[in-house]
Amino acid sequence: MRIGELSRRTGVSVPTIKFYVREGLLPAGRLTSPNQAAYDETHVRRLRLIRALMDVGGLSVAAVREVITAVDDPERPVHALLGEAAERMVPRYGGEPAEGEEGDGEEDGGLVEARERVDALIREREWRCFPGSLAAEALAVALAALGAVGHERFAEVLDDYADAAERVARADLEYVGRHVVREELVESVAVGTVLGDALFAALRRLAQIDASDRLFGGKGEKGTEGEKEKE
Amino acid sequence: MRIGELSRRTGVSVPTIKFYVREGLLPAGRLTSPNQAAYDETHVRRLRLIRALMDVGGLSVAAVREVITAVDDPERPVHALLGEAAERMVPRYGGEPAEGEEGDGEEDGGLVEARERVDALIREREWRCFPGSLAAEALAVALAALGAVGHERFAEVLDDYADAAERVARADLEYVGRHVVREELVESVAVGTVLGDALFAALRRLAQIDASDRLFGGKGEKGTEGEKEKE
DNA sequence: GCTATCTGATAGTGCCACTATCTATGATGG
DNA sequence: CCATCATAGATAGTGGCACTATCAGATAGC
Repeated sequence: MRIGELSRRTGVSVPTIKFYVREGLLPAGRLTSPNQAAYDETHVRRLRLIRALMDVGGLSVAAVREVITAVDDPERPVHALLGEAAERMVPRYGGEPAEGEEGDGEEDGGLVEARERVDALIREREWRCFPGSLAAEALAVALAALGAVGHERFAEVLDDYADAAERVARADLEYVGRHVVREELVESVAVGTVLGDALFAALRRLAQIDASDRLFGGKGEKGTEGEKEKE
Repeated sequence: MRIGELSRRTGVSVPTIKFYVREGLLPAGRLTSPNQAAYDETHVRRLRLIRALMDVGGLSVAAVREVITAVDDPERPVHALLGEAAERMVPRYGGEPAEGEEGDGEEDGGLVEARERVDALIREREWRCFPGSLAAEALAVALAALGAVGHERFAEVLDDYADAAERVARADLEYVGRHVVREELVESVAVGTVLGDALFAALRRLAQIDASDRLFGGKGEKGTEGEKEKE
């Protein structure tokens, strides 16, 4: 198929497809003549992956490129890939939130303390991961941020969160073991990690709405009344 | 305190503080003379809230403004805030993933089907929430995206995810009931929802790394044996 | 008085994800 | 054969966003 059909089938505009090729997210089409190229199902699939990661997972072009590079590299040992894939896609909150750069001694945002707490958690649960990994740091940053806004005691529910996280991780791996063939393993982990975050966040919100309605709302009727869709 | 000290104490630059005031995220200081204003602890706290929501939660300025508007409104019932804060915080690109706009009849991205599945889930679990809420729609979009990239069977683990979500929501509400006084309720829910997402995502990644190491890795390094849970 | 700091305003910056436009070439069809 | 259309590839531009720079004029505190 030519680029026009690829565009139609994926809902991505032609210039945007060219942009993705330039950015290294999508392999170029196979040239059949100096100004004609053929695209196939792999391009359709890849394009859908890109859009899913960006639209639903909220990843940037650069992040998508990293994920895709890992997905495309056939050399990497599976387990390294899994760890890496999971590591690399800490969405946006992953970078350097520049939380303690003022360094005036007055505050470090409680990051040091939070890191200790994270290390302790990992030790307690005997999780096999580097304590200094990006995910561990992201966790510490989130904990420190909670402390900074006056919710340091939120850490008390950390264990409940960790239980839930273990359950989700177990479900993920079970799914992978059940349905995924070896060549698709890495992509599945990438997809599952990114889209799974969005999935879980949405579920959590629904469950929260339900729980808070039962606790605080629940003026007899069902459902949050009003609930104006948008503005 | 004057703006310089506020800046020092929070690590936010003076121009940025002024920017937040202009944007309606932060109340202006109390003017003590035509060109001097005094700031207090509430400004420090608010500024930290803003940075936490943006840096850790990944919210945009506009999203932070909406959350803060809700936080500042003393009339707002808690569960209405949940509907608001919880649903407004799809990262930066989040709003309308524009997933089915091609509408050429060929594909709708499976959104319709996904919505049905979501409605069924809500019914089964007897969750008290409006089935057309943004959270429900976000869930449907995530499910549809999974289907579009060839992982429609991922929906099989939806129940495990939902169990975990319920557990987290229960922990959230428990925390709120234990530690939060009425005036801070709304802010706590906002903070907990946004930062809780980041917290859980990080925990999930750690748990995944652990689980995948147990399943696929451990080639002679630390903790060799497989110890696979099932199957 | 002198200097550092402040308010409030306007304009500018840098990044990012596209999007527009152009040339030259080849495909398609009557 | 020739008109019309789609295409590759390249360069430049757009719009949104989160700041950031600069300025004038006023004040604080020594």
